[in-house]
Amino acid sequence: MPTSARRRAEARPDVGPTQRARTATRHEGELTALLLAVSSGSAIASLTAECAEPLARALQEPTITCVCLCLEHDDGGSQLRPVTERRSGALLPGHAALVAAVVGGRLDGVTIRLRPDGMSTGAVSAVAAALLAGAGRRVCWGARELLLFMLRRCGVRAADGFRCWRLRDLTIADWLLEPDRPSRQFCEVLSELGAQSGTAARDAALSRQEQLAADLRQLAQLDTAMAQRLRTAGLLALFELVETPLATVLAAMEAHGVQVDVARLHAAAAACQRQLRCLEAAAQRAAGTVFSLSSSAQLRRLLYDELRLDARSGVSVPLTERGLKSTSEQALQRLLAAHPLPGLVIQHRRLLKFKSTYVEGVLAQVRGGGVFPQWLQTAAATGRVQAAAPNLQSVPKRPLALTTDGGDTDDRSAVLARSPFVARSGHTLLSMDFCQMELRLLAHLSRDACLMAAIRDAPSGDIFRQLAALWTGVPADAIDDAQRERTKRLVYAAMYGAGRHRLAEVLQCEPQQAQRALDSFLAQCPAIGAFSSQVVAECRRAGLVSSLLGRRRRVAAIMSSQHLARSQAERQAVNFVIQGSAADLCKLVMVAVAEAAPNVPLLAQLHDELLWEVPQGRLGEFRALVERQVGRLDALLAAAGHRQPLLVPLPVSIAAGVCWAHMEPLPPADRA
DNA sequence: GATCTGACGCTACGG
DNA sequence: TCCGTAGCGTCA
Repeated sequence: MPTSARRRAEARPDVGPTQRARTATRHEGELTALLLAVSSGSAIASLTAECAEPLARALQEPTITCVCLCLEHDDGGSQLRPVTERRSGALLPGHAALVAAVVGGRLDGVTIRLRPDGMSTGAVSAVAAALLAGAGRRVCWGARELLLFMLRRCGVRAADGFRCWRLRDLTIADWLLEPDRPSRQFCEVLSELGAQSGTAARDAALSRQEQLAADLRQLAQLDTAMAQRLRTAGLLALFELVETPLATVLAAMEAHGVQVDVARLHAAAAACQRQLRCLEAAAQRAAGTVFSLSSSAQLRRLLYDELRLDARSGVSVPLTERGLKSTSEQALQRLLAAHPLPGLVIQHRRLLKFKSTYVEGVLAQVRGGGVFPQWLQTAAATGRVQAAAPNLQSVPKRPLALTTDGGDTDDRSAVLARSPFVARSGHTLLSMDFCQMELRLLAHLSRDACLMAAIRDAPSGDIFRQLAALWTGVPADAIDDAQRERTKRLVYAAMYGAGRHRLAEVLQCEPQQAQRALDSFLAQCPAIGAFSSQVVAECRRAGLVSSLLGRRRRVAAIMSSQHLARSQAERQAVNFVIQGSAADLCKLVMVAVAEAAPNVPLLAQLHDELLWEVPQGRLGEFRALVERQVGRLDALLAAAGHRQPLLVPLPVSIAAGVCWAHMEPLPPADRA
C-alpha cells in the first residue's frame, strides 16, 4: 500500500469490520513471512510498514518475557559495541535505527530493525510505543540516547510514557553499584561477569549483524545478573522505582528544551564586549604594560615579581595547589588597597566568565530558538543529576556585580544571566524550591534536638535566623542579615567538617574565633557531631555509606593510614549521606509530578529546585498538584522502600514568571 | 606552522 | 584539610 493511502486508512476509524479483519489477516501473513525470514535467530529483520500493526500487537502478548533494545549508529557500530571511540569533544555517531530482540512468546528469538525514515509516522510510532511498553522487561544500555531517538525520530510522546515505560538501563544499574567508577562499555561489564561467549575468535567470525543480535541476547542475561547484584546491594527498589522512571523524565526534559530570547543574548554579548574593552584598556594603563588579562601566569609575574604588590603592602597571599602565589579573587582582594590593577582584573574576570559562558556559550548551543541541555543521570557519585551543554545548573542567580562606574541602566538586562531563558508563548514558568533541604535532612538524620527545635520554631523557613537567635539569646527578629548569613555559613561549613582555617576564611575572621564558633556550635547541637561519628564508624565497618533510599558510595580511603586522605574520606562520607538523600527526595518528586501531570513539561532540575513550563490557564491547578505531591513525600519514600517518616517538615517555596530571571513568589494556595 | 590534548587555575552553581 | 559539579582560557 502506498504511504499516502495507508495514512488515510489509518486516519479513518470507521472502516467496516469485515474490511478490517481482511486487512489484519493479510498483515498477519506479512508478519509470519517476516518471522520466517529471521527464524535462523542471528539475522535481523528490517521492519516494513506492512508488518507494523501486527507486530505492535504481537509485542503486547503476555508471554513475552523480555525485549532488549539498542540503537544502531550510522557508522556501523551500536550502543553495545561502538565503532568509534568516544572522546571528549569528538562528534558522536548519528543514530540510524532501533534494533530490538524479543525473548519469549511467538516472537521469541526474533530481532527486528526499525528505521523511522521512509515509513509512515503512524506505523513507526505504533511499533515504537509497543517496544517501550508491553509485557515483559524492557532492557537497554543507555536509555537517554534511546529515548531521545524514540521521542525525536519515532514520534512517541513522553506524556504517554511517564506512567508505563519502564526501560531498564543497565548503565544506570552499573553506576548505582559503583557510582565513583568512570562509566564502562557494555563489553567490559559483560566480561567482568565472565560471559562465556566473549571469545575473540568466535566474535571475529560473526558478521556485524550477527554480532548485534548476539549482543542483544547477552543484554537480557546481563539484566538478570545485574538485578541480582542490585538486590544484594539493596539497590533494586531505587533502580526500578526511582532511577528507571527518572530516565524518562530526563529524556523528556532534554527533548523539550528551553526557549531562549536570542536577541537578548546578542545584545548582552555586544554590551559585554564594549565593557571588556574598557576594562582591558584601563588595566593596561594601570599596569604600564601590555599583557593578557586572562592569563594567570602573566598576571602572577606582573603582580608579584614586577610590581611586588604583596611584599610592598606587607600582605601574604594564598598559594595555589602547586605552591605558586595565587591570583584568585581572594588573593586579589587583599591587594586592592595597594594598586588599581587587582580591582580591574576582578571586574574583567567576572565579565569575561559571564560573556563566554552564559552569553556566547549559550548562544553557541541554540537550536531553533531554544537550548536542549543534556541531563546526565550517571555523572555524579552523589546521585545528583548533572546538566551540560549548556549547564543550566550553573547559570548565576544573582545579577553580575560590576562596581567600576555606574554603567548605563539599559545594560541591566545584560547582567542577569537567567533573563534570556523564557517561557513559550501562552505559558508561564513555575519553580519549586526546597527550603534548606540539606540542613533539614541533617536534622532528620541526626535527630538533633537543637536543630529540630529551630526548624519547628521557624515555620516560615528562616532557620538560620532562628538558630542565631537560639545561640545568642537575642529574639529572632532582632538578628540582622549579616548575623544570619554568618550563621548559615557556619552551619554548612561545620556540617561537612570544615577545619578552623577554612571556617575562618568562610566567616572572614581569625582562626581562633572560628574555632570558638565551631566549638560552641557543636556543643549546642551535640547530635550533629554524634551523627558524623556514627556515619564514619559505619563507613569503616562496611566500607561504604548509604542515603535514605539506599543509594551507596564506597569510600575506600576511610581506612587509610594517611591522616589527610582519611579525614577527606570522612568528610566525603558524611557529605554523601546528606547530599545523596537530598538527591533521592528531589528525584521522587520529579517522577511523582511527571506521572501526575504528564502534560506539563519539566524544563530543568537545579538540585533543590524544579522548573516547569505551565499553560497559563493551568497555573493554579498545577501549583496545587505540585504541593500535593511534595506533601505526600512520606508516602513516596515508603513506596520506594524507606518506611520511616521524615522527622522534620520539608517546605517548598513556589514562584512563577515569564522569564527565569524574574520569578515572583506565588502566595500560598489557600490564599490564592 | 597550524591544530589537538590534558593539566591547571579560576569562577559559576548547588547544599 | 567542608562536599559535589560544568565550563572557560592558558600553556606546554
